[in-house]
Amino acid sequence: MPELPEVEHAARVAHDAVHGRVLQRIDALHPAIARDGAVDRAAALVGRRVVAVRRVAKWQEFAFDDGAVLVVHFRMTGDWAVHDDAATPRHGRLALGFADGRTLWLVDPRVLARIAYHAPGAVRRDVAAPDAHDPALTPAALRARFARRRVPIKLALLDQRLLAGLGNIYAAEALWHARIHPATPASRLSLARVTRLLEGIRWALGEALADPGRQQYGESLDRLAVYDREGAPCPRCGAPIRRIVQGARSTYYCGRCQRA
DNA sequence: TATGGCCTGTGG
DNA sequence: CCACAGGCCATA
Repeated sequence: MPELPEVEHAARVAHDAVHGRVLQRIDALHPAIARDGAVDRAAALVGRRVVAVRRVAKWQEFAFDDGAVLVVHFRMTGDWAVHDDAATPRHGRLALGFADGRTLWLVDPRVLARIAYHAPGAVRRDVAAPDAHDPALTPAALRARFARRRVPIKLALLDQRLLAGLGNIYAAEALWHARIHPATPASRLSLARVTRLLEGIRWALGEALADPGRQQYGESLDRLAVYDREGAPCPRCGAPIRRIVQGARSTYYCGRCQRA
């Protein structure tokens, strides 16, 4: 449940479910989620109260009343399930148990999700790039971030150090909207094209932010212009959508209206 | 800057 | 059986 709009929604779900509650247990249900030791370290959170859950880029940060922070990244298939009984959901990987029997489950079929624990007062130097849809991010600022980047623009859009929030779906959708070929070197985009791209990014994310419940993993991919639509007609010009591979991942685009 | 790896599941 | 999956990281 990976791109920014879905993470935004998930952080709200988590906040509503557990803020103000005291953590009673944190348990890993699969060795992969505990592999790096963060779950063990996070045991220090037991007995602490959750002040708030907020989204930072594609991370979700649980702020506790002693200043400690639990960070969760869903990667590809993570999601939350809120239970008020003892049931363990299918693919439940991490249990955050609270008073009154409420459990916030990290459900993650592929177990690619990661967590991190930051002790109270820990110095953090992980600086998030601006949100892709942040109104303060101007075309000129974005173009400056693309400068000296000779990678294809599609890959630059996925680079969370440049801007935060786009994933494989919305990167393709944004490029389609802006009529930019995905293989164009990022550094070669004119200011006019970056301006169009930023509009495309906000169009792609805006549609999703307005409809936050959708795109649970494996669910509706309809209403998308190009993603997963190889061979289907471009909604704008009718030419067949093409699929190429960039960075070992599929890119979908219209060969007619997205010029090289 | 490219590649493989992480994991499990699904669909062809 | 194989290819592929909404992400990211470690490694050459």
